[in-house]
Amino acid sequence: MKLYNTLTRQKEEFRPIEGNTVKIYSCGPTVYQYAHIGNMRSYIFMDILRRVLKYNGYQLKHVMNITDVGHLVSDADEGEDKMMKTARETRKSPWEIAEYYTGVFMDHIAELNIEKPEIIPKATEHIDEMLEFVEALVEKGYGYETSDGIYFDIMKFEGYGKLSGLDLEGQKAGARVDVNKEKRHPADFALWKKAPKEHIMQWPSRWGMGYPGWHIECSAMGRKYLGDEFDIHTGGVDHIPVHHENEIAQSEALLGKPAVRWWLHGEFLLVDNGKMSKSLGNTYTVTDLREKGYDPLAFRYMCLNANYRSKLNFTWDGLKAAQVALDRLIEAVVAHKNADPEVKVPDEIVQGFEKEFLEAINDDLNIPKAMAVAWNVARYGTKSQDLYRLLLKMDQVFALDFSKAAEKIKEETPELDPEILELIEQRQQARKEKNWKVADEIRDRLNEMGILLEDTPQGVRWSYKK
RNA sequence: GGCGCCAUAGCCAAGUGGUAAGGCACGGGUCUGCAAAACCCUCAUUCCCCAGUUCAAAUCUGGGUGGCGCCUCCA
Repeated sequence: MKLYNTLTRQKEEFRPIEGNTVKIYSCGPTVYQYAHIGNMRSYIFMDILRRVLKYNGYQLKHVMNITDVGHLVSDADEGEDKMMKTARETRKSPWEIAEYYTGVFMDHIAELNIEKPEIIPKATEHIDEMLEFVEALVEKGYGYETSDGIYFDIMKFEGYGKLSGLDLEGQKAGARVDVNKEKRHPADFALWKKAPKEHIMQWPSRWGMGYPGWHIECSAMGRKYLGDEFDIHTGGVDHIPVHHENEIAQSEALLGKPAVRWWLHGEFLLVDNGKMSKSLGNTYTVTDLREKGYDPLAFRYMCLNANYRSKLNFTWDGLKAAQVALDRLIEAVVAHKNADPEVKVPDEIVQGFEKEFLEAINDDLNIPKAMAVAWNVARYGTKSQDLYRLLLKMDQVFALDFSKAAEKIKEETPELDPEILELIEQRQQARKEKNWKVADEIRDRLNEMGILLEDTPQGVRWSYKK
C-alpha cells in the first residue's frame, strides 16, 4: 500500500520497519475542553489508517497520548496554562477536569466508531520519562538553561525545518516579536519550564519545580512504548510547522537518527468555508450533532467521502446529505442481506469489486473512491448474499455499522405515546372508509407534531422528523 | 512578509497523460386514494482563465485570477 509522507511530499510504498507489526503514534487530545468535530475528523483519519492497515493483515501497536498537563495559552511559552485557566474558571482541580474531558472524548470517539489505540498514555504519568529525555538532550549539548526553563537550541540541530520547509531566516525577518530575550533563536522552544509557585501542576526536577514543555511528551512517550524507531506518526496539518518539527528535532538530536519513517497529516475541517473558532460559535461537538437529530455516523460518512488530505467544508446541509446517503446505503445493504440465498453473483464480479476496493484503500487511503465501489456493489442489479458478505468486509474499513444498522431496521417498532397512537388509529379507520379528507388532515396534524407517517404494504410506519 | 494547499455539474467529491467515479439536490417514471419512503432512469462533449509541450492534457510546463490554511493554542 501507498501512503503520502509529509516528509518527502510524495506517496511512498509502505513497509513496516519490523515484521508484520506497524508501530504508530498519534497526537491525542488535550483534555481541558470538549473536542470538536474538527478534532474528530483527525481521529476518524487515524481510525481509517488503522483499519486499512488491519485489512492488509498487519498487527498494530498504536499509541495515542492524552495531554492532561496544561500547555500554555500562547506560544513563546508565555501566558497562562490552559489547564490552569479552566481550573480557575470551573473551580475544579486539573485532575478532575482532565478526567471529565477524557471521559467525554472516549464516549465521542466510540460513537463515531473510532477504535481505541492499543496504548493510551497520560502525560502526567510520564513525567520521569520526559525529564530523562530532557536531561539527555542537555547532556548532549542541545539544551540550555534560562531563568524560566530549559530550551532546545535549534541552531545545533541541522535538519530543523525539514518537515515544513521552514525558512528560518524568513521567520526571523517576519513580524513575529521575540518576547523572550534569553532565547538564542526565536524558534527555540521549551523542553522544561520552571514553575512559578502558583502553578498548580508541577514536578521536581534537577532545575527545581517545573513542568514539561509542550512537545516533549510525544517524543518521550513514543519512545517508551514504540522504541527508538517507529513507522508512522499522525496528527493534524497544523502540527507540521511547530509541534512535529520540534518533535523531530528533539528525538533526532537524542538518537542521532530519525525516529519516525512516515509522517501523515490530516487536513482541516472548515465550517461554512472558514476556520472553526470559538468566537464564531462553530466549534460543534458530537453532542451537538446528536441533539440536532443526526447520527454521529452520518458525520463519519461525511468525512469518509473526502480525502483526508483535502480540506472538508462542514455545513448542516452537507451533513443532511450525508445522513440521507448513509440511510439509503444501509437500505441497499439490507436488500442484499435479505436476498434469496440461492441467488449467486459470479465470482469474477465479486472479486472485481473487491479488487477495486482494495486498490482504492491502498492508494493513500482513497476512501471516497472505495465508497464509490461500495455504492456500486450496493446498487448492483442482482441482490445476493454474496454481495452482502462483501459489503460487510468493506465495512471493516468504513465502520458504518452495516450489519448493526441492518438489524435495527428490521426491528424498528418504536414506542409512541397513546395520544399519537390514537390519532394513527383514527386515520387508519378513516382510510378504511375512504374518507381521504380526514385521513390527510390527521397526517398533516401529526406532521406538524413532528411525526412522519408512511403507508407501506406492511402497514403504517412512523418516524420522527429530522 | 514567510510557508503550504486548493480550484471538476446547483452542492459535496474521485480521477494526475488516453478520452469525466460516487453521493446529495433537480427532473421523469414505478408504487400510492393522494402522499411519503424506497426503487429505476435522466443529469458535465467538459474540468477557473490564457499560452505552451504532446498523436493525445481536467491531468505536464509557464503566466494569470480566485479561495483557503498555517506562521499565536489549535486536529
